[in-house]
Amino acid sequence: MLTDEYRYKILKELQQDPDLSQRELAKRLGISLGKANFCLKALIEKGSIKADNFKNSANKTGYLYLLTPKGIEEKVTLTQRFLQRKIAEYEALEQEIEQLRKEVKT
Amino acid sequence: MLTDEYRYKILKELQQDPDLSQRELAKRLGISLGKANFCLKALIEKGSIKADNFKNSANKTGYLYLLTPKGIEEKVTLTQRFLQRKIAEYEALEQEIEQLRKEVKT
DNA sequence: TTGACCATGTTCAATTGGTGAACGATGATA
DNA sequence: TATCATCGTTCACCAATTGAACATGGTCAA
Repeated sequence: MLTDEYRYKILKELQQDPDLSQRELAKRLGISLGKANFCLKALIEKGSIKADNFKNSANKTGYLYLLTPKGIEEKVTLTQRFLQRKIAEYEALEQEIEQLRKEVKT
Repeated sequence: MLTDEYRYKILKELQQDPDLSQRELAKRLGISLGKANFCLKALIEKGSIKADNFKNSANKTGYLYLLTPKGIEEKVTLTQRFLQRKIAEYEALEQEIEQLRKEVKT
């Protein structure tokens, strides 16, 4: 349920934007609040993210979701793995597009 | 549940191979038998495919799933739409890969 | 201080989507 | 005829997802 893809995306979003509500995170990833909460908790459970209580200037309670050293390392690994996968997808798409073009001609 | 993607793929497979069992179709699309059955029925219901009873040389009962004129037309439309979508995905992947490469460098 | 907001994280009943074992039907085969 | 294989169909079961509802705590005006 917590796939590599979401692990990667969550770590990426939070690394560049640690003060992100779960609702905003969910919206950016295109998933539900419940799922975002579940995935986030799993990452905290495994020690990739630490949730620091903090008080914002604006009307907020919330946490600061900070990547731990382990989380940073994990993100590097995931990024590389993700890159490999994306390249493979890219090449597969090239062929698929070529085949579709042939079909359109007919 | 019956997405454009599966509509396209089913029409494509059956056009080039009308004597296809639902099990074989499911295997080719990477979906379950139940789902293949559901999608196929929907396409028959909408008049894109006609199921002709036929007797095969090999040990089979089965149907011949033939594209109707409407189904052929639909497949053309779907192919073009699918192509557009794939090109968009392709371009999105280009950018995503580029961004991942930058991240890997860091 | 009090009370009325507002944004946040958390929960969980309900829905959805997908699965594949089981079933009945129908030819082929010995 | 009896057995076997394959077919389409069904549906109880499971997993994943959703988002309304709730509890908490900060802010701000009265």
